[in-house]
Amino acid sequence: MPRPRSLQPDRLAAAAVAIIDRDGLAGLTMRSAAAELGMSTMALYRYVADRDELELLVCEWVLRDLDTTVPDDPVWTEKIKTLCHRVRASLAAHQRVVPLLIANRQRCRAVLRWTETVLTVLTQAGFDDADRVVALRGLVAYLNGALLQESLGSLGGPGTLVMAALPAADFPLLRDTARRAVTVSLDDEFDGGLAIVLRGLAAMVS
Amino acid sequence: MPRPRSLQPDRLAAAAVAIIDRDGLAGLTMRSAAAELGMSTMALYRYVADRDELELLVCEWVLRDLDTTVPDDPVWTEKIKTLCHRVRASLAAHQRVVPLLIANRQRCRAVLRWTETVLTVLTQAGFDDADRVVALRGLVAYLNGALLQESLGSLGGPGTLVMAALPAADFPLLRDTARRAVTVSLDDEFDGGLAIVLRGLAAMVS
DNA sequence: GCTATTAAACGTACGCTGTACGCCTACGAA
DNA sequence: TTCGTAGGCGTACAGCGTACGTTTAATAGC
Repeated sequence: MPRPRSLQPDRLAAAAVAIIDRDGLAGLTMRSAAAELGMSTMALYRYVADRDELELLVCEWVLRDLDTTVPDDPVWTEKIKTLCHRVRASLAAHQRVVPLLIANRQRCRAVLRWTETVLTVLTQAGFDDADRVVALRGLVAYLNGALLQESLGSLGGPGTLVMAALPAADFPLLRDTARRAVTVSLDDEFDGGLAIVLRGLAAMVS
Repeated sequence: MPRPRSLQPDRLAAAAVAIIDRDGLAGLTMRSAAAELGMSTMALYRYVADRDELELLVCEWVLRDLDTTVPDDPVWTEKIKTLCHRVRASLAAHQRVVPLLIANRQRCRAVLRWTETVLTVLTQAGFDDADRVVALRGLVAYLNGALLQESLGSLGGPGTLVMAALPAADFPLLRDTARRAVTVSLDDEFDGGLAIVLRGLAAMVS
């Protein structure tokens, strides 16, 4: 009998993500989100309790299509690799939400489902008890770190250029490596780092 | 001939860190920092250009005693391990500044010196060209991710407890792993993950 | 001892943020 | 047609970073 809602949470999340993609994380405010939807600021509070909940909505929206079924790759390390690639692919178009995702990693349902699947693969591969804890944490630490680096602009960005311009006397290797780094593609960087972790994981179970 | 400064940047940084340790990152504001020092808010701007520069000062202060000489461990992987332990030890008492450190990783001198040393070790171990780039990025990604996880409260914190309370029907392994996780010490978790990365790195060069 | 000079320190103010609170209004059921 | 419910909106407040102008303290030169 009450007045019907004029907005579904999906549209709210999509608008917030659009702002983040366009203006960065700092550009997202309750006012800017409301303006994007053509509503008044306080109208948003009919849909979210506070800004924190809006950010959670953003996280869920970005990962809404994340496939969390067990991949059918033959080897378990490749299953893990595929799972990581799926996350990275979902975030590719919305890199700036990565910090939000890390902050909300324990509350975001999609992340929990993804983690459950990773644990399924690890368990089938023979990990259990403390080893499984360490394996999961190590993998997630790398994934978070790598995604965050990309989100903050790792290779080829202004940060790398600053390092490339460092005085050769104080930082010869860093300067050299930064110059070399701009020639490494983002995909190669991510896959190379992931391969390191996967090799280390494989050595744990054999 | 002018009026002498009543404050050295060191004291400013120390005060800011004290606030962060006590009240968290959100507790640090220009006003709270000034109050901590018994000065007026605007007086701080004689020492830093803006809040960003204050945060950089915080990063430098936290790592002011970081030893960036090449460790004398016999094996190169142990040198890397020691270098990572040194960073973690410096941050142990000030975990909440980790996000600041990651954001300022390209500008903080201590981080740059540390990275140069890591590259020295990697180079001596035989890494060069793209491999060295990938090795460094992978290691740093893990380190950042692991430190960030600890900073946000990884094991035994409320987040883990939430996961441990998840419905067994939907998240059997996640629930079980979270319950097991509280028995793994922070040191073991960090070292276990680092060992994974180091094994993967060693496989790269042999 | 006095004064002029210089930068430190401070006070005020502005636009921004998240959001508590209260009012108005559109809608569906009766 | 009327009423109850909840959606939508406007106002207001505390707190943020900081631009700008004024005041104050300490010293160099006389």
